[in-house]
Amino acid sequence: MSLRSASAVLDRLDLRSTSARRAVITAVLSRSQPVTARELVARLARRGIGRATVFRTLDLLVRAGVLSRIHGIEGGERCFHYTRCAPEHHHHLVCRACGKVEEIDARRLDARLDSVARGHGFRALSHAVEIQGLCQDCH
Amino acid sequence: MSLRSASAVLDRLDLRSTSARRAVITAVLSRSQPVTARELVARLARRGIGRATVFRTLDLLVRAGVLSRIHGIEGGERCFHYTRCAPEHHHHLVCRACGKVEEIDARRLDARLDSVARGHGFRALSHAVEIQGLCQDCH
DNA sequence: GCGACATTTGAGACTGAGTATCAGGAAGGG
DNA sequence: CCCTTCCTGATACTCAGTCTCAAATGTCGC
Ligand SMILES: [Zn+2]
Ligand SMILES: [Zn+2]
Ligand SMILES: [Zn+2]
Ligand SMILES: [Zn+2]
Repeated sequence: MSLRSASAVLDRLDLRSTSARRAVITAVLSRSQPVTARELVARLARRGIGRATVFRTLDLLVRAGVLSRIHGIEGGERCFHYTRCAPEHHHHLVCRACGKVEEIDARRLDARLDSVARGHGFRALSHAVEIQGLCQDCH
Repeated sequence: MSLRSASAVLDRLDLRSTSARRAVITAVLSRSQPVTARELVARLARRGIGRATVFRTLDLLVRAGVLSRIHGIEGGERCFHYTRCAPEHHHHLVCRACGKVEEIDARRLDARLDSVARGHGFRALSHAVEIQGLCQDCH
């Protein structure tokens, strides 16, 4: 359950354990805060890791459910942020001041969303919830 | 309250009523479905209206609260869609098959979101909800 | 109507995130 | 080791959105 080491992640996903991938995974998992692709690209470029590899690896991890990709608050809504995250859910509280992100564990919210969709004749396949505001420390 | 005519919108916003602006506003307001910036740019280019003007005008309208900008389902999450929309709310049901978007009027959902945020020590400033799925016609 | 003036416009160059390509390089099974 | 397969990074590319600036246009007082 740990997935703390990069190799463990790669092992679990049946991907070759290359040094580039390990570096990307370590870089992103070592952060408790979400990181932008840009920052990762810049940081890893110094170690000779190419832009494409960073994006490819992040993509793999998002698709495998290890990371979650959320909308950052950097310069409008442009760039994505990546963070370690439970795969099935995309519910976040984002602090506008310090950028801290907390996951919401709200099954009741999920149920409510599904019922709202059903009420409109939709079959819900996925949903995303993002609440922006101020965290306790930043009030 | 109508804001049905482009000139009325411009008048209300204290902006010069130019033919380019009227065309952009008419184009976007005549749709009940959200439109991508790309499509508007393409369509209006045929009338000699430049890319920059389209973006500028959409921006003005979003900031003035006449339009709402939502994340489309076109090729990942790349491009924005614009639609006439109550400014304070961003709750949408998006059909993955036909692209239809319905607005959710869910004050109860709002209240629930606020209370979730409060439960985490956050003061909620805004929130966004997007449910993706299949609409009645596309099941 | 007309002219002065500020605002707006559109062509085109630019930015920056993300993608496609592909020859060379590394991983891993035998 | 060796061979096959998968991975990598350099590079070029795409494409949404922004910036710039000279030319065009709306507004308003006359
Ligand atoms: Zn959920
Ligand atoms: Zn904070
Ligand atoms: Zn709401
Ligand atoms: Zn549909």
